[in-house]
Amino acid sequence: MLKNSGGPSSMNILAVLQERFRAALAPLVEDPTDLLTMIRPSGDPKFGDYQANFAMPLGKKLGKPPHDVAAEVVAKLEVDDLCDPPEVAGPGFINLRVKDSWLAEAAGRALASERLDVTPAAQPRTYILDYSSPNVAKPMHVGHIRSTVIGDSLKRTLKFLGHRVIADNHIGDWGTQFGMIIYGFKNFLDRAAYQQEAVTELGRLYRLVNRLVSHLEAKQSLPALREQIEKQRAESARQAAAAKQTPADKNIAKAARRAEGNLKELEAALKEREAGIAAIENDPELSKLAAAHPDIDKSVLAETAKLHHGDEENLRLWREFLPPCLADIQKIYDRLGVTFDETLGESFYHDRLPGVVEEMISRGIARESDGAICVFLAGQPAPLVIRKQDGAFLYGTTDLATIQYRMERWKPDAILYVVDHRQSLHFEQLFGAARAWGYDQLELQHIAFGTVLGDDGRPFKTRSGDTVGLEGLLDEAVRRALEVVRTGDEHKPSGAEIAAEQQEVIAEVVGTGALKYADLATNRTSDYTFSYDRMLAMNGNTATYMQYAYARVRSIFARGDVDVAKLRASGGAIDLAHPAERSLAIGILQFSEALAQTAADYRPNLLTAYLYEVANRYSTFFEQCPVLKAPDEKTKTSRLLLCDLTARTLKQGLELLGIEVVEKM
RNA sequence: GCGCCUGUAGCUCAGGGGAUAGAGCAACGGUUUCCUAAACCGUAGGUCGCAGGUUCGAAUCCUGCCAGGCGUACCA
Repeated sequence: MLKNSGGPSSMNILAVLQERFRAALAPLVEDPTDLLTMIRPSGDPKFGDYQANFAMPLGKKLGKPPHDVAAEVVAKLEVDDLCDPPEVAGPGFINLRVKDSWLAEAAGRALASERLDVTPAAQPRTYILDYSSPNVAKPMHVGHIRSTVIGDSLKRTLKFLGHRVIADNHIGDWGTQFGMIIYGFKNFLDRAAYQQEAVTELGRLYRLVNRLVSHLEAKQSLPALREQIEKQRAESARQAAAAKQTPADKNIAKAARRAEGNLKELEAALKEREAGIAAIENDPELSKLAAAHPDIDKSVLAETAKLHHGDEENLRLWREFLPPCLADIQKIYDRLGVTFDETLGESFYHDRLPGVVEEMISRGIARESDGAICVFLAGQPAPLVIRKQDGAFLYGTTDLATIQYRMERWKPDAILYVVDHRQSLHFEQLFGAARAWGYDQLELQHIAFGTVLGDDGRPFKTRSGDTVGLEGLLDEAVRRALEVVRTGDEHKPSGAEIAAEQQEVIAEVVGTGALKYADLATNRTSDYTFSYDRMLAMNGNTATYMQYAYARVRSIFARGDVDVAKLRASGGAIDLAHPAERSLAIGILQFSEALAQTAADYRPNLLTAYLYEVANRYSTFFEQCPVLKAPDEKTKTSRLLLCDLTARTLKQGLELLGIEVVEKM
């Protein structure tokens, strides 16, 4: 946060305060930087707007009563222009209340600024953002939207703060799934369907082959699983007997419970696997196919290997399949308003892989183990495998080659991977290997996020157990948004005012916005429970509420026939006499702080929380402070200016989340 | 077994060393001759999983335990 602090003219109140305190603390400590992080917005309005909490630890360090230390610092502190006289409270809290006149002036500056006077980063960095990364020909699902939406928002935010950002979509266009599609194409193609809609047919082929391969693997794994169950059953019985003999020993009882649990888990897995096998075998079509392709697993690997080794026909097919698949993915990006600066898929790095492995070996970073080439890392139980026994490369190899390429081409300061938390081990290994390879000055971050759950607390699936397609998800959100827009319009005091076609345009913005916002608003490390009703609520922390607040502002301008350009140029002053006006203004002026925090922690939910706060304060202002019917012209102008600032802050903030606004809803 | 994540109000979630732990939904009560009432204001609701420890101060940091999820060398 401190590294982004602006100059004295900055709108970032916190940064200004930190500078003032830095000067006041200089005679007392060598480096006050740590203490300055202890200045923060007050938790309770009665303690003012900001509070400095460093006097307690500092008093301890200096061996003086904290209250005296606080008083000493306050005596040296020069904030007369900025704050009311600071107060020392409790054990040594320094409470600061920003002067209304200062707030009004700062608001005036924000008004005159394109970018709402948000301070750009003092030291711009180069970021590579790796997000979305769908697998070609595998349908995108609800997990991909989270990566896409979080990544897109971080991209927008970092760019807005003045950083150089390269958004690179690392598409899965070279993996085993192509072996499956090629095998399917050669054996099960419905040519008519392919000609009509290539992607749909390729998707069908992928799912069919994938199912047959899984079926085969399941069947092959049954004996081992049964054996494991027998062993576990014996173990469980042994533990149970031991527990019976010494009932007082808690550890033994616990072990017995655990063994029993393991057994149940294995039995459930067996049952599930058997049911899956039965499902195929009871299906006359599928069982015939399964019987006719008994080596399908090996054949698929062979097709993949042929592709990777430059086989003419497979390469030709790959080139044929790729464009329609990419176009299909692009359709979703267009609808979401998501863009990338580069789309360099796995295939792009194909040529580099042998060189990467050779270099890792020759430099002693990787070595052979069980026929595979591995990078063993201190503190890691498992190595990162970069070449399989059969000579094939893995995604870790590609990831290393990708880091190498990115360093050569962009020399980034940081690479951020917005990927499901389940891959955290992989990234730990990858980052360790990259550091061993010499990329130790580079910030490598796994921006992990949790799973999207359904109402039942299980991963979000349809009733029939399929993963939910993105397209359908969007359609449903938009359909429900249309209902919200329609009923909202009907309930307006002056009656409905939006034409049917316009309602549909609005519903698209509201529906996609709701979906994105839901992904952004929870702390990304935790799982979140998906609910259309909650995400489209007009109340609470939702995009809809924010969009509604924006539309209410715009409605005032429309109804009052206000020319916003003229208003801004009018030279009118902002006056903060009413508490709701003041609270709104200081909220708006904290935009810069919210963005700095969002960027520092790579957490868009800090920005959503901020916008919710602003929208909330606006609603209060809206209730308590008539604008068009303000008591006098001066107040009316001031309130209109506040409305304009609010609208611009909400619009800009939502834009950084990748969410649009509408003039009416 | 080991590793990572999670556990906060009935539900969904914020807060991740600072003063009395917050919001939305659900419940209860109030506000409309007034710029969008699907709004706003208020009431009620909590041993912050449990137990220790560090600290002037712990929901927050450390240790142990309990519960759930995920992962655990040649898939991505």
